[in-house]
Amino acid sequence: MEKSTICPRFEKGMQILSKRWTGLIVSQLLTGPQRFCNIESSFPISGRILSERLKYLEQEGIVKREVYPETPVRIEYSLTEKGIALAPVIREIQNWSTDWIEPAQ
Amino acid sequence: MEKSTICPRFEKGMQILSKRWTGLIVSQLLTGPQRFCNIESSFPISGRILSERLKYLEQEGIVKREVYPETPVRIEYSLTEKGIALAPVIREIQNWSTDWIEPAQ
DNA sequence: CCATGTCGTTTACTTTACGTAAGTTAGTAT
DNA sequence: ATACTAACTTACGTAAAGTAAACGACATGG
Repeated sequence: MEKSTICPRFEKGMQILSKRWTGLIVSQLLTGPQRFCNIESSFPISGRILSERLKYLEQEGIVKREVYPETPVRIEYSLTEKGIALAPVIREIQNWSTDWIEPAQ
Repeated sequence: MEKSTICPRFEKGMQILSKRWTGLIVSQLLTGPQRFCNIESSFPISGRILSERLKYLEQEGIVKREVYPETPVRIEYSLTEKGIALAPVIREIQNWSTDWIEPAQ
Protein backbone atom coordinates (compact mmCIF):
# COMPACT_ATOMS: atom_id res chain seq x y z
CA MET A 1 0.00 0.00 0.00
CA GLU A 2 1.65 3.18 -1.21
CA LYS A 3 0.81 6.87 -1.24
CA SER A 4 -1.52 8.48 -3.73
CA THR A 5 -0.67 9.97 -7.07
CA ILE A 6 -4.12 11.52 -7.28
CA CYS A 7 -5.53 14.84 -6.06
CA PRO A 8 -5.77 14.77 -2.25
CA ARG A 9 -8.95 16.86 -2.28
CA PHE A 10 -10.65 14.40 -4.59
CA GLU A 11 -9.37 11.54 -2.48
CA LYS A 12 -10.82 13.13 0.65
CA GLY A 13 -14.14 13.83 -1.07
CA MET A 14 -14.31 10.23 -2.19
CA GLN A 15 -13.45 9.05 1.29
CA ILE A 16 -16.48 10.90 2.69
CA LEU A 17 -18.86 9.71 -0.02
CA SER A 18 -17.61 6.15 0.07
CA LYS A 19 -18.24 5.73 3.75
CA ARG A 20 -21.23 3.51 4.15
CA TRP A 21 -24.59 5.35 4.45
CA THR A 22 -23.28 8.91 3.99
CA GLY A 23 -24.66 9.22 0.47
CA LEU A 24 -28.09 8.01 1.51
CA ILE A 25 -28.15 10.30 4.54
CA VAL A 26 -27.27 13.31 2.38
CA SER A 27 -29.85 12.38 -0.24
CA GLN A 28 -32.46 12.03 2.46
CA LEU A 29 -31.61 15.43 3.94
CA LEU A 30 -31.80 16.98 0.48
CA THR A 31 -35.56 16.44 0.75
CA GLY A 32 -35.58 18.82 3.71
CA PRO A 33 -34.51 19.14 7.36
CA GLN A 34 -35.68 16.28 9.50
CA ARG A 35 -35.25 14.44 12.73
CA PHE A 36 -33.24 11.41 13.69
CA CYS A 37 -36.10 8.92 13.70
CA ASN A 38 -37.24 10.02 10.26
CA ILE A 39 -33.83 9.42 8.69
CA GLU A 40 -33.56 6.15 10.57
CA SER A 41 -36.75 4.83 9.04
CA SER A 42 -35.80 5.84 5.49
CA PHE A 43 -33.36 2.97 4.97
CA PRO A 44 -32.02 0.04 6.97
CA ILE A 45 -29.36 1.83 9.01
CA SER A 46 -28.95 1.08 12.69
CA GLY A 47 -29.41 3.85 15.22
CA ARG A 48 -25.89 3.42 16.47
CA ILE A 49 -24.36 4.03 13.06
CA LEU A 50 -26.76 6.83 12.14
CA SER A 51 -25.72 8.62 15.29
CA GLU A 52 -22.05 8.08 14.46
CA ARG A 53 -22.49 9.24 10.85
CA LEU A 54 -24.43 12.37 11.71
CA LYS A 55 -21.67 13.34 14.13
CA TYR A 56 -19.07 12.66 11.45
CA LEU A 57 -20.95 14.64 8.80
CA GLU A 58 -21.36 17.48 11.27
CA GLN A 59 -17.59 17.48 11.83
CA GLU A 60 -17.06 17.59 8.08
CA GLY A 61 -19.33 20.62 7.88
CA ILE A 62 -21.91 18.86 5.74
CA VAL A 63 -24.70 18.47 8.28
CA LYS A 64 -26.07 20.94 10.82
CA ARG A 65 -27.71 19.85 14.06
CA GLU A 66 -30.24 22.13 15.68
CA VAL A 67 -32.04 21.70 18.97
CA TYR A 68 -35.47 23.26 19.33
CA PRO A 69 -36.30 23.43 23.05
CA GLU A 70 -39.95 22.89 22.41
CA THR A 71 -41.93 20.40 24.31
CA PRO A 72 -41.07 17.71 23.55
CA VAL A 73 -37.61 18.82 22.49
CA ARG A 74 -37.07 18.52 18.75
CA ILE A 75 -33.67 17.89 17.21
CA GLU A 76 -33.47 18.65 13.53
CA TYR A 77 -30.77 17.72 11.09
CA SER A 78 -30.23 19.65 7.91
CA LEU A 79 -27.60 20.26 5.26
CA THR A 80 -25.15 23.13 5.34
CA GLU A 81 -24.22 24.97 2.15
CA LYS A 82 -21.44 22.43 1.68
CA GLY A 83 -23.96 19.64 2.06
CA ILE A 84 -26.46 21.18 -0.34
CA ALA A 85 -23.63 21.46 -2.86
CA LEU A 86 -23.65 17.66 -3.01
CA ALA A 87 -27.01 17.73 -4.79
CA PRO A 88 -25.49 17.33 -8.29
CA VAL A 89 -23.50 14.31 -7.10
CA ILE A 90 -26.61 12.65 -5.72
CA ARG A 91 -28.57 13.54 -8.85
CA GLU A 92 -25.95 11.89 -11.09
CA ILE A 93 -25.94 8.76 -8.94
CA GLN A 94 -29.73 8.67 -9.26
CA ASN A 95 -29.49 9.06 -13.03
CA TRP A 96 -26.91 6.33 -13.33
CA SER A 97 -28.89 3.98 -11.09
CA THR A 98 -32.05 4.55 -13.10
CA ASP A 99 -30.21 3.83 -16.35
CA TRP A 100 -28.02 0.92 -15.31
CA ILE A 101 -29.37 -0.93 -12.30
CA GLU A 102 -31.97 -3.58 -12.98
CA PRO A 103 -35.17 -3.00 -11.03
CA ALA A 104 -35.45 -6.53 -9.61
CA GLN A 105 -32.47 -8.06 -7.80
CA MET B 1 -33.10 -1.34 11.42
CA GLU B 2 -36.08 -1.35 9.09
CA LYS B 3 -36.64 -1.67 5.39
CA SER B 4 -36.21 1.15 2.92
CA THR B 5 -38.77 3.66 1.81
CA ILE B 6 -36.47 4.81 -1.00
CA CYS B 7 -35.96 3.62 -4.59
CA PRO B 8 -34.25 0.22 -4.55
CA ARG B 9 -32.27 1.01 -7.71
CA PHE B 10 -30.86 4.15 -6.15
CA GLU B 11 -30.12 2.25 -2.96
CA LYS B 12 -28.24 -0.39 -4.92
CA GLY B 13 -26.31 2.22 -6.91
CA MET B 14 -25.36 3.94 -3.68
CA GLN B 15 -24.30 0.63 -2.18
CA ILE B 16 -21.84 0.10 -5.00
CA LEU B 17 -20.45 3.63 -4.91
CA SER B 18 -20.25 3.74 -1.14
CA LYS B 19 -18.14 0.63 -0.92
CA ARG B 20 -14.65 1.71 -0.02
CA TRP B 21 -12.31 2.26 -3.01
CA THR B 22 -14.84 1.60 -5.78
CA GLY B 23 -15.15 5.28 -6.70
CA LEU B 24 -11.39 5.74 -6.88
CA ILE B 25 -10.95 2.58 -8.94
CA VAL B 26 -13.58 3.73 -11.42
CA SER B 27 -12.09 7.23 -11.63
CA GLN B 28 -8.67 5.73 -12.24
CA LEU B 29 -10.01 3.47 -15.01
CA LEU B 30 -11.73 6.46 -16.61
CA THR B 31 -8.23 7.62 -17.55
CA GLY B 32 -7.90 4.49 -19.69
CA PRO B 33 -7.48 0.72 -19.47
CA GLN B 34 -4.64 -0.33 -17.22
CA ARG B 35 -3.11 -3.14 -15.30
CA PHE B 36 -3.39 -4.21 -11.70
CA CYS B 37 -0.08 -2.79 -10.51
CA ASN B 38 -0.85 0.59 -12.04
CA ILE B 39 -4.17 0.94 -10.23
CA GLU B 40 -2.52 -0.31 -7.05
CA SER B 41 0.05 2.48 -7.11
CA SER B 42 -2.51 5.21 -7.77
CA PHE B 43 -3.79 5.32 -4.20
CA PRO B 44 -3.13 3.52 -0.93
CA ILE B 45 -5.20 0.39 -1.51
CA SER B 46 -3.84 -3.00 -0.55
CA GLY B 47 -3.40 -5.64 -3.24
CA ARG B 48 -5.72 -7.96 -1.42
CA ILE B 49 -8.61 -5.50 -1.47
CA LEU B 50 -7.93 -4.28 -5.00
CA SER B 51 -8.17 -7.88 -6.19
CA GLU B 52 -11.43 -8.32 -4.29
CA ARG B 53 -12.92 -5.04 -5.60
CA LEU B 54 -12.01 -5.68 -9.23
CA LYS B 55 -13.74 -9.04 -8.98
CA TYR B 56 -16.78 -7.36 -7.42
CA LEU B 57 -16.90 -4.62 -10.05
CA GLU B 58 -16.57 -7.23 -12.76
CA GLN B 59 -19.55 -9.09 -11.28
CA GLU B 60 -21.51 -5.84 -11.27
CA GLY B 61 -20.73 -5.37 -14.94
CA ILE B 62 -18.74 -2.19 -14.39
CA VAL B 63 -15.23 -3.49 -15.03
CA LYS B 64 -13.92 -5.76 -17.78
CA ARG B 65 -10.86 -7.98 -17.31
CA GLU B 66 -8.80 -9.00 -20.32
CA VAL B 67 -5.83 -11.32 -20.43
CA TYR B 68 -3.21 -10.77 -23.12
CA PRO B 69 -1.10 -13.92 -23.32
CA GLU B 70 2.06 -12.00 -24.08
CA THR B 71 5.28 -12.61 -22.31
CA PRO B 72 5.06 -11.79 -19.52
CA VAL B 73 1.30 -12.12 -19.49
CA ARG B 74 -0.53 -8.80 -19.33
CA ILE B 75 -3.88 -8.43 -17.61
CA GLU B 76 -5.73 -5.27 -18.40
CA TYR B 77 -8.68 -3.80 -16.59
CA SER B 78 -11.07 -1.40 -18.27
CA LEU B 79 -14.57 0.00 -17.87
CA THR B 80 -17.62 -1.42 -19.57
CA GLU B 81 -20.30 0.86 -20.99
CA LYS B 82 -21.97 0.76 -17.59
CA GLY B 83 -18.69 1.79 -15.98
CA ILE B 84 -18.06 4.61 -18.42
CA ALA B 85 -21.56 5.87 -17.65
CA LEU B 86 -20.28 6.68 -14.15
CA ALA B 87 -18.14 9.49 -15.56
CA PRO B 88 -20.68 12.25 -14.69
CA VAL B 89 -20.86 10.97 -11.11
CA ILE B 90 -17.08 11.08 -10.76
CA ARG B 91 -16.95 14.49 -12.41
CA GLU B 92 -19.47 15.92 -9.94
CA ILE B 93 -17.55 14.49 -6.99
CA GLN B 94 -14.41 16.11 -8.39
CA ASN B 95 -16.20 19.43 -8.75
CA TRP B 96 -17.56 19.27 -5.24
CA SER B 97 -14.18 18.29 -3.79
CA THR B 98 -12.46 21.15 -5.59
CA ASP B 99 -15.03 23.62 -4.30
CA TRP B 100 -15.47 22.41 -0.75
CA ILE B 101 -12.52 20.42 0.52
CA GLU B 102 -9.63 22.39 1.95
CA PRO B 103 -6.35 21.64 0.18
CA ALA B 104 -4.34 20.86 3.32
CA GLN B 105 -5.77 18.38 5.82
C1' DC C 1 18.51 -27.95 -14.01
C1' DC C 2 18.03 -24.72 -10.44
C1' DA C 3 17.86 -20.20 -8.66
C1' DT C 4 15.86 -15.52 -9.47
C1' DG C 5 12.32 -12.25 -10.80
C1' DT C 6 7.63 -10.45 -12.10
C1' DC C 7 2.55 -10.18 -12.02
C1' DG C 8 -1.69 -11.09 -10.31
C1' DT C 9 -3.68 -13.41 -6.73
C1' DT C 10 -4.42 -16.01 -2.29
C1' DT C 11 -3.77 -17.30 2.62
C1' DA C 12 -3.20 -16.37 7.47
C1' DC C 13 -3.62 -13.20 10.85
C1' DT C 14 -4.67 -8.52 13.11
C1' DT C 15 -7.25 -4.35 13.37
C1' DT C 16 -11.14 -1.56 12.43
C1' DA C 17 -16.00 -0.92 11.08
C1' DC C 18 -20.59 -2.26 11.46
C1' DG C 19 -24.86 -4.64 13.40
C1' DT C 20 -27.79 -6.05 17.46
C1' DA C 21 -29.68 -5.41 21.60
C1' DA C 22 -30.06 -3.41 25.83
C1' DG C 23 -29.52 0.70 28.77
C1' DT C 24 -29.58 5.87 29.65
C1' DT C 25 -31.38 10.61 29.99
C1' DA C 26 -34.79 14.07 29.64
C1' DG C 27 -39.20 15.31 29.19
C1' DT C 28 -44.71 14.18 29.14
C1' DA C 29 -48.49 11.90 29.76
C1' DT C 30 -51.64 8.57 32.67
C1' DA D 1 -45.15 6.16 40.55
C1' DT D 2 -45.34 4.01 35.94
C1' DA D 3 -45.04 4.09 31.32
C1' DC D 4 -43.76 6.16 26.94
C1' DT D 5 -40.97 8.55 23.39
C1' DA D 6 -36.79 10.59 21.15
C1' DA D 7 -32.08 10.61 20.78
C1' DC D 8 -28.36 8.72 22.02
C1' DT D 9 -24.77 5.48 24.35
C1' DT D 10 -22.61 1.10 25.91
C1' DA D 11 -21.36 -3.61 25.48
C1' DC D 12 -20.52 -7.19 22.70
C1' DG D 13 -20.30 -10.21 18.50
C1' DT D 14 -19.61 -10.48 13.43
C1' DA D 15 -18.00 -8.74 9.05
C1' DA D 16 -14.88 -6.04 6.33
C1' DA D 17 -10.43 -4.21 5.57
C1' DG D 18 -5.25 -3.88 6.40
C1' DT D 19 -0.51 -6.32 6.66
C1' DA D 20 2.62 -9.57 5.36
C1' DA D 21 3.95 -13.56 3.41
C1' DA D 22 3.39 -17.12 0.02
C1' DC D 23 1.73 -19.05 -4.33
C1' DG D 24 1.59 -20.45 -9.43
C1' DA D 25 2.60 -19.44 -14.05
C1' DC D 26 5.93 -17.94 -16.91
C1' DA D 27 10.66 -16.17 -18.34
C1' DT D 28 15.53 -15.45 -17.87
C1' DG D 29 20.31 -16.36 -16.55
C1' DG D 30 23.98 -19.05 -14.73
